[in-house]
Amino acid sequence: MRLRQLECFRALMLHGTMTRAAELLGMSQPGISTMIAGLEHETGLNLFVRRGGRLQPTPEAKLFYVEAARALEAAENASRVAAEIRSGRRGHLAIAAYPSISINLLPRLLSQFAKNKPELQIKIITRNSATVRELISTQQFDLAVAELPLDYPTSHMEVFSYDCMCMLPHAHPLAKLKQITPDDLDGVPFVTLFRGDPIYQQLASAFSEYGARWNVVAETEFFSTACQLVTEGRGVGIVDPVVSKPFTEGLVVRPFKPRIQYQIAILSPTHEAPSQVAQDFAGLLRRGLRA
Amino acid sequence: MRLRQLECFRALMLHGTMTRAAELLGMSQPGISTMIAGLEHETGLNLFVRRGGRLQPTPEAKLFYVEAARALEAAENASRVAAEIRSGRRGHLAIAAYPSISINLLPRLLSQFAKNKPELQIKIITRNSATVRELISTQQFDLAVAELPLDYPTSHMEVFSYDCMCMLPHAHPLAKLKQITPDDLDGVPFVTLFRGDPIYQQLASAFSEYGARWNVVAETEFFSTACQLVTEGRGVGIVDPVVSKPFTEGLVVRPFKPRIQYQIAILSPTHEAPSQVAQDFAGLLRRGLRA
DNA sequence: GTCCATTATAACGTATTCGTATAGTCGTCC
DNA sequence: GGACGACTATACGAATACGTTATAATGGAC
Repeated sequence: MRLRQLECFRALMLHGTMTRAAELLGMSQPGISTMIAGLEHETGLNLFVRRGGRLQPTPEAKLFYVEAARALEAAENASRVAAEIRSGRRGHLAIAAYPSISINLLPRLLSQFAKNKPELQIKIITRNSATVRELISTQQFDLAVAELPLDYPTSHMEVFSYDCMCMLPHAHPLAKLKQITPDDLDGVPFVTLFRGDPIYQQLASAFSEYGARWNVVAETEFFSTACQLVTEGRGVGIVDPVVSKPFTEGLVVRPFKPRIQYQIAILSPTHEAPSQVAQDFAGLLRRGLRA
Repeated sequence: MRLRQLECFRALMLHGTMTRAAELLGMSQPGISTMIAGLEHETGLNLFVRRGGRLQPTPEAKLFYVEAARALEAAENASRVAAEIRSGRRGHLAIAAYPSISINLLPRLLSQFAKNKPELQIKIITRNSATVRELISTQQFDLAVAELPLDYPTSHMEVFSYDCMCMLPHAHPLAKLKQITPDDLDGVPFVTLFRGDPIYQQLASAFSEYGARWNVVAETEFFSTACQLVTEGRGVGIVDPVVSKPFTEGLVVRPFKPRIQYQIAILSPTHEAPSQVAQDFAGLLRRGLRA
């Protein structure tokens, strides 16, 4: 039994004559005729009686029609779903991400991506980078974004490196400088990430290298929290220039020397190829992280 | 999109390798390969990634599989239903019949017919012959059985004529005769059908022709009722030899002369071809009515 | 490197599909 | 009753699809 046969059968049932059914399907009348003959032969049913040069559906045809129409609809539905999957309108996109990026950048990009994709199911889970790393390896997520370094590396990892910038309150005296060094910040109240963070380590080295006194007045877990403290005037600090950009509105941001490197990565599942949707979104995310 | 493609896809999803899927479908591995390639091309989906010489379903394949399997099942169901319809296991059989036949003969034949046809829906409606005639013309029934004559004839009517027999209680003195005539029944208490019935008319003519006195002691609507009265010893009567046979157990039945004709007919819908089931049952009914 | 299992491609015969041309059938209108 | 119109069925040919065998290509295991 072929779908084309069912299609012809349905058109014939709905329109009464082969001629009209043929027009509707954009094919010739003899095409319908042989198609129906084939269907009758294969099913062993007499679907139509030839009566007065016309076709009249038998009771069997009416019974069979119900099932035939159902099968056709299911096939057409499958076709439609295929198109939806292809265009990314259907599917799911589960993303695990570390906090700073999932506060602003990620949801912004995601909602942009999900426009005109009504059937796309989106899930964002926010965990610290180590947990994100675990989650992606359990294959439960399509994509993950984590800060580096990871305790042990994952395959399919796309790294983005940023040189951190120094952020200062608008009215800060150092705001007039084009570039900030540890010398400029000697003894200046400073907001930093926690002691365990690579950023902390790098800053400590930088200040010691320059022989400047690093006056840490606050330690935070996230850049976003640090930004808020700086905004409140508690001190100065450093941030990455992209992910944390939304939090530095109203602050002055200047290049910092020496380079304090902040690295994040897009992680993909290892054992399974990522879905097309995930790849597409990864592309958008990549552009967003490069900007 | 063709069913064969979906079939190959399903087999491949279920069995992992093309080689095994091919075995399962009784075809060659290259056949599966080209089939899948065609499906991927037509749907525009990358369904499998070639990884280490093996195939691995993509997330898209998993999404699509749900719909593909559903469509396949619907098609297979349609196929199965077609087989059921063909063999008469599925369908409906609505029969309108006059009382005498619907008391015993019809349900007996029907239940015999419906054995090993679990999905066949049966409906019997009992009305007098005139109403039965109306009902069949409204196309709501697949078959009807009515007594003749009908006020106006229907097309597709298959007539069965019977010569009525004389029935007598077992101990009746006339039981020793091989054949009964009105002369034998001169003045004998007689149970007959109602005055309007053709049987009544024929009997009246017969007795008058033979110059015998017709001693009617009871008039009934149905042969079955008449039979019961005779069994009770109220008198003698006549019945048809086939439809009413079940009611004459324990009675003596003898040929009656002159011929009293009883006619019934199987009626088919006029405007629509009868279903195969109806035709099949009509065959069984025909044999039952000839016996 | 060799063997084994797997998938992909090529070449080819057959079946299916669909078009055009044409014949057959029935009802209707004059 | 004959011509016409509307419809279906059949014949045949070209394009496509299907599925085969033979064979290449790939990657993992030893």
